[in-house]
Amino acid sequence: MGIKDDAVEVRAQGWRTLAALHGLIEAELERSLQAEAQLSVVEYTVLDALSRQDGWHMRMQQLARATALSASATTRLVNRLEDRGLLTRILCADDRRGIYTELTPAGLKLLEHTRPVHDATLERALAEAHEVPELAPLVDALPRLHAGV
Amino acid sequence: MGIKDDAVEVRAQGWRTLAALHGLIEAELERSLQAEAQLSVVEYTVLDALSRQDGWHMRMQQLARATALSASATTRLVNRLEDRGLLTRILCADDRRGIYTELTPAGLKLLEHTRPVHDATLERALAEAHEVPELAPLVDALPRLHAGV
DNA sequence: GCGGGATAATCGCTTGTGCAACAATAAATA
DNA sequence: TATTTATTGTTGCACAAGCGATTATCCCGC
Repeated sequence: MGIKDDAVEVRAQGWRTLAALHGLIEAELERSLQAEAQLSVVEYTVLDALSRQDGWHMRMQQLARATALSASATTRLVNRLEDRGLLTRILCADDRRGIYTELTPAGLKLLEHTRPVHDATLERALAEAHEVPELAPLVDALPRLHAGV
Repeated sequence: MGIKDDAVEVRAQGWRTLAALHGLIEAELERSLQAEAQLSVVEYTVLDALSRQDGWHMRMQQLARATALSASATTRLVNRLEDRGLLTRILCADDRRGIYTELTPAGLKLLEHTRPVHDATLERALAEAHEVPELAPLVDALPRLHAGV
């Protein structure tokens, strides 16, 4: 095997590690958020993304990108959260195709109540992952990505 | 904000980056594998995991862990692949609750035909991700995890 | 050996997802 | 201005996922 084959294998292994860590964290967050606030991970992601926007409004397509979800899934996701009163749709005046989504006070309140649970679960999941030899290096590398922030 | 709050935020941002990169890669692999071999990413993962086992056999539960899937989803996933003749179930003699899954020649052949496409797509997806400033550091960190292999 | 608890895998049911087709609006072109 | 083309978001449909209940088997203590 030459250098090229090694690179391929290293990439594949990196991807498997990434997928494994992602799966582990997501599963724990799923359980935790479900138990605490009847929120799925994507639902929490939407609320969180909205809260970190100036004025708390985003278009559907931005939301789709932020969640790595399809357009149709995003539509229904927003429907669910709107039905629960956690966000509202706002028609965009300048581009009448576009729709802004905005966090309601109830949505913001639920988010702020849930965030500590989310963060604690994330910390615990990372600690667990660190116990797995295969995952430890990636867990260690993660905080170094944004250490300066 | 104190040191503790910073750590929380760094973890959260690391997780968002991880999730974003995972979503991007998975989406590209999904398209590519679907077009090339009518395989989903998890299906490919199963075939690949089986091929890297001694004697190419694994129990359902190992498979569930390897794919980060539930037990029931694993059952149906194996059903689909078995129906397509890509793997077979083998009753375990010593523990009659257990079931081994083994790659068939057809499954191995399909895998070996698909693997180059998979690897090329992975390389391309990582290159694309590297163009995104937010993701580049993680992309760079990945190959260093198993550089010595 | 025998009952009680744990473990492996499967099945019914509900829910969320992607794809493709669609409707409405904006932008480009003639 | 009129007509085409692109973009934005929603809907119908089929499929895969998780949860909980169920069945079969193993293992431990008596």
